[in-house]
Amino acid sequence: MSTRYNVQSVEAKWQKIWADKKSFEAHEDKSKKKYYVMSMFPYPSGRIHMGHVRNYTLSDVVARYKRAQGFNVLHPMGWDAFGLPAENAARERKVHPAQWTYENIKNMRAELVRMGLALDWSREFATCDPTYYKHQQKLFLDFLKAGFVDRKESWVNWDPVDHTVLANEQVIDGRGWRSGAVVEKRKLSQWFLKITMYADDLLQALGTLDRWPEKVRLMQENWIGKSAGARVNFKLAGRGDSVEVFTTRPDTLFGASFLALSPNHPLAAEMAQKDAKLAAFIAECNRTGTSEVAIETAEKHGYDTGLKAQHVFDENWQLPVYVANFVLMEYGTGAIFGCPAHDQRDLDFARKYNLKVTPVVLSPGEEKKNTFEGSEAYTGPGTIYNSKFLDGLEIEDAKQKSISEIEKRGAGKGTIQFRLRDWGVSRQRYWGCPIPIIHCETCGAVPVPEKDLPVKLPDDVTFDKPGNPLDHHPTWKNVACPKCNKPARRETDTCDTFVDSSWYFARYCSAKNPDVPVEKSQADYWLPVDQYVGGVEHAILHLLYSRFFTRAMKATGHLSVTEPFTGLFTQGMVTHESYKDEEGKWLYPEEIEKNADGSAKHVKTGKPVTVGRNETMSKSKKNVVDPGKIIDSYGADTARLFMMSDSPPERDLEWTDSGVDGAWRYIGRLWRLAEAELPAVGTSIPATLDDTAKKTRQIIHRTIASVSDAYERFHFNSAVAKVRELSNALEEFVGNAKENPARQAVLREGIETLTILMAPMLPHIAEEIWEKLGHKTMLVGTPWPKAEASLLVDNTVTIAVQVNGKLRATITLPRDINAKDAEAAALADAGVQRAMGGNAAKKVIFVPNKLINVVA
RNA sequence: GCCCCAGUGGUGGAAUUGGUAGACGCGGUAGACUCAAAAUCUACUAUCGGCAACGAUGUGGGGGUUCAAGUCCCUCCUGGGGCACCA
Repeated sequence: MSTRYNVQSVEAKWQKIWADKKSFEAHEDKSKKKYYVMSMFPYPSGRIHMGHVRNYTLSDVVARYKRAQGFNVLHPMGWDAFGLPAENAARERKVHPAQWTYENIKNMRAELVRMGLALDWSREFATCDPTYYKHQQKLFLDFLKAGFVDRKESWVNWDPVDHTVLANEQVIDGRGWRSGAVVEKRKLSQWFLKITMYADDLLQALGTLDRWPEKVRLMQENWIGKSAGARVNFKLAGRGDSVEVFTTRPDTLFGASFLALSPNHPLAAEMAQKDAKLAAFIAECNRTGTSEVAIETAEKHGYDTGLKAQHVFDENWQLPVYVANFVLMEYGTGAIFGCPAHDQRDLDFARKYNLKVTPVVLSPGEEKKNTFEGSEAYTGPGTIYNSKFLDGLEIEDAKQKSISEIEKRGAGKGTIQFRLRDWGVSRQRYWGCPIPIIHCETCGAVPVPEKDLPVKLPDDVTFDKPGNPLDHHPTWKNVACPKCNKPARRETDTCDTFVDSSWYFARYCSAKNPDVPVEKSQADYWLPVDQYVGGVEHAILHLLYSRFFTRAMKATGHLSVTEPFTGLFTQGMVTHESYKDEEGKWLYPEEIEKNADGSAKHVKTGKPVTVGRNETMSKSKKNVVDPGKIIDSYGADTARLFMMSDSPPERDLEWTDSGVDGAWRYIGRLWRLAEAELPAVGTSIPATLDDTAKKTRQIIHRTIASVSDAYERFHFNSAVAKVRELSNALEEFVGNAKENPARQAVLREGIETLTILMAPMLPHIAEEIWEKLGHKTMLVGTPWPKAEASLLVDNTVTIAVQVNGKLRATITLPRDINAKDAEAAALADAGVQRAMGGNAAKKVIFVPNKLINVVA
């Protein structure tokens, strides 16, 4: 008699059993091959959202699949728990950031447990816990000792709303990534991690990351931004000093018509002391910020300093020296030479200030000339002219020749320039990892002695003033200098939260070790992470910082690996339709009701609702679906299956109610299928089978092969489709198997196989069915089935017959039939003959076991 | 502006190396069961023509390579993403 599948009790039952039996706790075991799979850990905002559900389902499917394959799997979870929202909550709701954070963690952990994830919770940690950041402080000190840390005065991006410094990576279109405020330039003393030491290595090693998306590697490559060129000194007329510029086009030096300095260049500052107008110009540039200008106007502004520079190849040739708003102090030397004929930006500038424009690259087929016409710079290939000793050379040769000439004159050298800059990690924030430094007037910046770690955040802080609460704290920052014991001051800046996430994957290996950040033997067993799963929004920042950290931790003896993640998968986002009422206000999905024609109306008022396009779920657009509610009514398996069906994981996934219904219906079908009458566990398949049973076994084993392949290649939507095909076949077979013991043995094989193949996606119902089928051991731990090779091939094959490339018939022939016999069979087919219209075959192409194409 | 990716039925999507386009799901239509509904089950469902057999068309547009193109090449269009005074 059929029983109803009770989702809620079944899911809770297995979640408890997995927890009680510690089914997913990982232990080092050198006799087994390890597999480390990890999702990007969440920020504890309070609730999980559909993006989390998709992310963790993906890594969970991989974890469960690899476990069944016999790997020793580590699949951990933790909390990226420092950050601004906790402080904002403190300001708004008068709740301490720690309390807010830990409560959120508690709630979110419960939600994750309800998803049925195969996680090793024994390794859980939060980055805001002193037991975690203690080790981060130790790493900081080790890095300092090893020369990976720098303190320098530098121009920083200042967020005037959040009152903090932002890394370049956190400035988007000239605005703070979090506040959206226009970023200002300020000069401050900051701690930097010297990621540029590894610029070239980080770039080169991208080539070894063959299981990373091409897109992410490309983005990192562009971000590191390697360019070859030269640094060239231009002597200043009437002065003893010179200006150094960086160029990638030393071949066009004879086309130079001006030099331009960044507004923040020391020489510009020097000139401004005697020139009030220049000082005003520089102030204007700093106020608007260089990137802001780019977005608003792209207008080039310059100020002629009156200085003249001698051309590096001709001391009688003088070039005007400008200060220009488009020159960045942070890149190269903060000064450029302008060659307007072959650089668009220089051309715009030259036209505006009526400077000379001399062409020096002759495009193929073009006439030589002395002045450059038009407003479009030529940047294509060609030969150099108007350039004395470079005349007649191709661009690349001219670059080499020019560089060697510059070096010969002692005026500069060939060099490699990176776009990547050092990582400023100082943040004027409370809720972050304290930087373990003490500032002493006599001894300078002194590292906190290791025995004094962790430098703990004080609990008694107030958030009633803007800026950094640590700075406002009455006593915390006052300490004795560890070297000279005189009164000194603690560093009140905390670490950028990207530091916390740059090594957490390593900490999971020794999550509870109180003494060291990572125990090397454990890290050596687990690392690198075999499969990392997360959003593409971290393609640059987090993933590049982690790659740097791994290198720095290797250099300081903490790790043996160079790359943290050998496999990376970036999943798409979860989207949903958005809805607006007549007044243009956003509505939640549950506030609307669909009409038969696809239009929508308001549930309560009945007024028409505009259905908007699919967009990423966001609170502001109200197009969010709460995972908790879905799990309440349909269960975790349904949510998980829906996440894996239909859309390939790297693409955006549209959340639809009908899709959820489809997943829910499938769970019901699986359950009903498992109620078929079956022989006892372990009943062997008879040696001889009738054709129907044989055919079913072929389908079973072909599905094993194709589903395994789909899992391996992250084609989870295809895996679902193939499993459903097997379900369809088995449902039909149930009727045929009645009162036939041989067929029932095959049916049992089919249903058991189906259960195992589906288990990574539907772990709860799979366990329940497994038990219902009579097994005394759990499905977790049951090995993945192996496809029997003999069942994968057939004695006969269906061959497509084309005439002139068009399909005209399919014929069934013995496997591995030779070309001659196949051709004869094809030509004998009535449809083929009709299509040939009485013409003789001119040519026949034969693809064994697949296709015959007759050219008539 | 530069770089990258994608475009397949009403719809989400499938299709190792060029070799039977549209698997699987959603939706739809008809039917069974039912007093009725829900649930479930069965059949059909790319488009056009045809009672049918079958034929023609068809993977964003145009062109090319090939016996054969969703897949390779050129070009254009559309959508998405990344970078952006980087010298």
